[in-house]
Amino acid sequence: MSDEQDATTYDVRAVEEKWQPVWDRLDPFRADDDAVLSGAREKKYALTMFPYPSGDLHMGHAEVFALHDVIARYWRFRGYEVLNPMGWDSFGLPAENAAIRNDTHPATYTYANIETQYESMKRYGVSFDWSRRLHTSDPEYYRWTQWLFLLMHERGMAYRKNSAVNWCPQDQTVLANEQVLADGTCERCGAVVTKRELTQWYFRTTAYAQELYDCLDDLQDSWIAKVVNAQRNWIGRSEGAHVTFEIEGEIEGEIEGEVAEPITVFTTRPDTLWGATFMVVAADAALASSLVTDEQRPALEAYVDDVRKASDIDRLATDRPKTGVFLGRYAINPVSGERLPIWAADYVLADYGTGAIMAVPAHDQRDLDFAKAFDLPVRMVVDTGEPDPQETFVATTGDGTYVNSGPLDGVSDKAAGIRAAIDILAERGTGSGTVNFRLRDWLLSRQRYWGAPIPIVHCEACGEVPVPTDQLPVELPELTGADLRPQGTSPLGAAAEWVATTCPSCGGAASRDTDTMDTFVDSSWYFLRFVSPNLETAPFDEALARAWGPIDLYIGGDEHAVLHLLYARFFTKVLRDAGLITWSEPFSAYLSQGKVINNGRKMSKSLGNGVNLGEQLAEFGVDAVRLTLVFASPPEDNIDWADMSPGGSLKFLQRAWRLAGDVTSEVGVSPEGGDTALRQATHRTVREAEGLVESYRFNVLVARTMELVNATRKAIDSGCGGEDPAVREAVEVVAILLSMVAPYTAEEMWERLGHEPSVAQVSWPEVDEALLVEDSVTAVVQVKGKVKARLEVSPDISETDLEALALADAAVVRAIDGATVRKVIVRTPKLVNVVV
RNA sequence: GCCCCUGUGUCCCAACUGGCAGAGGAAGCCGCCUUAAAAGCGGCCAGGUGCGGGUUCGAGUCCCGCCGGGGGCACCA
Repeated sequence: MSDEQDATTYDVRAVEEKWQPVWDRLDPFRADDDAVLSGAREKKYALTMFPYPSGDLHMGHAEVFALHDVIARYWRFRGYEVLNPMGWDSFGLPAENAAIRNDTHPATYTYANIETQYESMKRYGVSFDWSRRLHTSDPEYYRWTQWLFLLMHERGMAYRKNSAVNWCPQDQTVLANEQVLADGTCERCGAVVTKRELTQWYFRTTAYAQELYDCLDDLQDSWIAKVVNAQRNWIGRSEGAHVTFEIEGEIEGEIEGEVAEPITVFTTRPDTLWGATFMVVAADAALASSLVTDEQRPALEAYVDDVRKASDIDRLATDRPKTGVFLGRYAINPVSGERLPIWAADYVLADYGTGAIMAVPAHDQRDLDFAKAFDLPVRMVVDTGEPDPQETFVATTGDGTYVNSGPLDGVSDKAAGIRAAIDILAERGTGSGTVNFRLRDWLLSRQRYWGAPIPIVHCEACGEVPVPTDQLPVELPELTGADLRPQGTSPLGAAAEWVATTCPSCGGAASRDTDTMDTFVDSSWYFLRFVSPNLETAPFDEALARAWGPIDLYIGGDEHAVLHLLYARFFTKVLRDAGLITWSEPFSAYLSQGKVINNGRKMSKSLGNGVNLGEQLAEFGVDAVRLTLVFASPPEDNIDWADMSPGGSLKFLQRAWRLAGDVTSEVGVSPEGGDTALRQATHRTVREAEGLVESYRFNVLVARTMELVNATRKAIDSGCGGEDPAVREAVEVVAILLSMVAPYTAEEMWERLGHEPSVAQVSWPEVDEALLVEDSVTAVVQVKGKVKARLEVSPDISETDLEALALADAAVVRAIDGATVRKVIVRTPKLVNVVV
């Protein structure tokens, strides 16, 4: 370490080691429940997505923690009681795969990594309240995950059904819709996802589709726009109507004379009902096989076989030719009485809407393509002025005048047409306006080991029986290595002794459910557990949840824009309806951090462009890395590490630190009477910093701090000098501002300034409003929008005075050049624009 | 195809409710300090805001249309 006397730099490593124990001793970030319960202090809840413990922390963690810490420390400075907890999302596949590879238990890998990450986080100096640490894989935690599952079950929000589900052949488990990427691959491992017919557990997310959608309006301004947009698209609200069609003739089957159930379709264009020329049902839905005539059945079965063979990748190609098969049966158009042939095809999806559509080929391109392929009639019912789709094979979807549409004929506006059609359907009892959602229920069961077991017992006599809550947790059986190898069924099934149990209801022999829960269940409520992480009687303390919640700022990655955020919102609404919490949205504000990339590319092993966090920390120190990440760009933008200069950050920190050594006035000296210009700069910076932190413009906060450092340097070297009390005031403000980004340097400065640790415990500098008032400002005088003069004027100059002053200015007179002044715009005290 | 965000000096980025385009940093160049280098200190350099219209006394900012980049949804009826 450099000699303190003439030091121009400090030893980064030594400083990091020096402050760690001091902070541990002072523990300045422990959240005080009583302070918020009693109302003694206002609360703020700062939360950052907790990590999965895979190896050590990486650049992405470093970024999000650095950003998060600015707001958390700021709130503390402002006198809030801050809840700033951290934990681990510690169930999940990587640990299981590592256990199989190394013939160990997943817990070994998991808890070892947690310790590594914990040590790294401590060193990284984030203001977490470590007394609230939790791990979702602890039985004490997943006991309550299971409890919440049972609450869902009790409320009808958890149920089992058989259907075609997403199957990852790599991970050998089912996946939720949200875990399948747009290209049909597994979100986790990248394998091409296939379909399997399985009985699985679901959470009824669709029950809250409307509310999940509507509440996005309230989040519009406090959540980052792209995430709100992504959720809107995912929920996929669309307005339209249900229309019911009678089916002609008897059903061929075991019961003689059985009449087919009418078919209901969902359509967004009930106004085009008169243009329907056929119907299509999803080929793989039960509806198709119940409707098909004996004569056509072999054709349907052959077709369905073909469809099943087609991979998801093929299905995703939207320009694929239309295929299908006639079912031999007809539906009756409820408004025209027309007979419509019913077809089965794979372009209609079994699990959207009702799995059946009315086809209006003239005004829907997909239907038109199908009509063309099978030579079905096309009838235009909306004259949009475009060429007839029957000739062009281009469907027209715009506004127009209705034709061939009975009572709608002559109506010339789409909205009116839709309203009228819905009225007609409602009157006849054959349809009604409705809203349909794209959102599906959340498939939550997984055929893997390292997750929370589903607390259900299957009994021959009693069926699905919930495990009584006093028997929770249902702990995982001890399985290791090869026992965990995925084989398409749950590894838990192999633990015969564990599976065999007695029925809680009848006491007879029964077996445990062998699936575990999706790890997104664990993370859907962890923010609630943090309010009372050690509570043994409930998942969380209701009074504390009311006091601390909801989260005031949540920061995380875009990859969870739909998945985790949607699930957590769903849980919150269910818990509210169950009376356990009082708020409806868990995250009042949401900010997503960009990615840290390198040389324009995502960091990856295969590209060989990874930047190792540990190496960066070793080379530049924690503070410089944090500063670099915060200063780089607005939080939500990507950071290209190749464009960054951690060395420059370190240089700045040393520069700031050096200021502290140049302060020669005594601790506690009054800044009154100190250099006014520097004092004004200091107080302006503080005021501006408040707005910048509160609007999450942390990069600008750093820039302003740099300016203050520059101004102070100048004051010391060529201004008022280091003994001026204004210099002390400025440097103390620098230390406080800097402590939100570079806590070690700030602490070191604070000590050098003669203070007791810790700078984290002081309060925010009070702004002297009088110092914000400027004695004179520069008013710009424009003639025809071009700057012609600058005037030094009093900030409270009147409009007439300023105008007079401006018009009297020689340069302005010259610019006007005798022309007629048509108008003078005066914006006191900064601008005058003379229009000639 | 539909929806959302975004485009400012060589690079990363500032610019409050429309009001002097430039704060901060990086890179580069030039000095001072030094036996020298590093560090430090001081200074210099640069674009008219993707393109085209419009509104306005005045547009980086608002509106319309393109182009580029990023993201979400997608045979979703």
